[in-house]
Amino acid sequence: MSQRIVEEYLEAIYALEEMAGNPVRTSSLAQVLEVSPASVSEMLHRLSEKGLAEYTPYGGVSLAEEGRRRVLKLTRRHRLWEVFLSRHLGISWEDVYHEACNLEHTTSELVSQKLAQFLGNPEVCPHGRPIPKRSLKQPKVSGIPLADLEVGKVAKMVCVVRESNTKLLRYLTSLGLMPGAKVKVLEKSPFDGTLTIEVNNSTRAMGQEASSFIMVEPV
Amino acid sequence: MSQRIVEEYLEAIYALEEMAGNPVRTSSLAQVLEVSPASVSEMLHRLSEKGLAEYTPYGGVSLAEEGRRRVLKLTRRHRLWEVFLSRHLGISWEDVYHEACNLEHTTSELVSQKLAQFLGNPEVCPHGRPIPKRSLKQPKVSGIPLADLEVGKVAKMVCVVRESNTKLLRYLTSLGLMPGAKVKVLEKSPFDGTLTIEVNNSTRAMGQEASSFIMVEPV
DNA sequence: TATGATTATTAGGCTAACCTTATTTTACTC
DNA sequence: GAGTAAAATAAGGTTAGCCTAATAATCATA
Repeated sequence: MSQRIVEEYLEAIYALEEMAGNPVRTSSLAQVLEVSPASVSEMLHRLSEKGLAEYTPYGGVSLAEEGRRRVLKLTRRHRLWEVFLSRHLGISWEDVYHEACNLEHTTSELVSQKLAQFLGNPEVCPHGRPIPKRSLKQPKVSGIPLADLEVGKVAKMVCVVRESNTKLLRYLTSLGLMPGAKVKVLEKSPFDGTLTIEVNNSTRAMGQEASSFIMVEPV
Repeated sequence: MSQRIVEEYLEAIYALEEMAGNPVRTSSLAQVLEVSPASVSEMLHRLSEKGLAEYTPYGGVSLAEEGRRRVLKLTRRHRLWEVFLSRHLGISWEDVYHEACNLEHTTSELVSQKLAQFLGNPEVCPHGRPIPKRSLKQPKVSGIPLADLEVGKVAKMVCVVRESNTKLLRYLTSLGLMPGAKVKVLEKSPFDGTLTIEVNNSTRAMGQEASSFIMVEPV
């Protein structure tokens, strides 16, 4: 089993588990990883054997403790690189995710630790998502989806939870909607949840889906 | 052919070609890469087909233009990372080689370019070896092996050409022999070429082999 | 609770990468 | 030009990762 592939599986399981809150179905993994469900089944057996995942046939998978640790390590590396790439190399927040995806798999513990130190142990990545501590404790994300913010309320953007979506990020950039930005919901369509929001003194529309990917903290 | 493996072959060919100055023999590659000569033969055919190497059965290999470009790109990335790891993360010059080995294969053109800029387009790595330009022009190394320095002469160390050898680097560190250091040859054994040298006001012995890996420039 | 639809799993098999040993071929040297 | 060292081929093995097709389990609901 190539390290890289295993890590991609583990990360996918983690992400889906985090989103849904319950064991991940084979079909979701197959879709995300763009392989057949049969391939996923096979790999889950192997991950399970290696003690990385807890797999009940027909019952879905979740990460075992060891698998979770692996993913948190990767996430930490990933987001540390994002901070470096963004802050020091001037690479845009739309691009850092994909660059960091490559680097995370070839980063040693030593480099990871020194990098964190160099960056001043940042707490969040450029998309506002929390960076797991060295102890691998993952800080909780405070806040609610923008989609759930009540009409008339003002909130501060915390993070985007779909930072791999370059198009979405570009859209947010064009709106000036970045972590820390103030946003007010002026109107919410009862039909499909489309929002009318105010950011940086300008009024814009935002679809329901996009608004569910943005976490905000009411002020 | 996995990218990683191809790149390791190309780098090995490059390194051996550089050392010997003529086409590289299958057996040398087999030894360096720790695989059988038969495996090397097979891979050389493939590299040749892909236009990365020029391979004449029974006649050895050398890199084709495209292969050379790939290696110079990797070398550039490798040494840029070394500079970063050493200068900004404080990782010792004994360790940066191996860390950079991992990172070089997953570094995009964008990151490479931005990194160079961030570092101020350094000309040499922490071991004193030249960093290929963005145009992939490889600067020439001036200097001669310390082993060839005449007795009584003083010279300035330019670089180590076996920077992967952690033990050698540790030894040089203990001598205070780093790029830029002044070194004087006090004596050369006519029997086996062992040197007696003076560095930092202290007198030390150095074996022939080690001294052939150190490039110096007479002052 | 039986049944059809949905979802997963197994069975069986393919390809590609990378490697091996054993045998044959080439090239060099005296 | 014969012997030897080096290198190439031939033949084959293993493993990873994936696939399709066939089977089995689960679930929702009538």
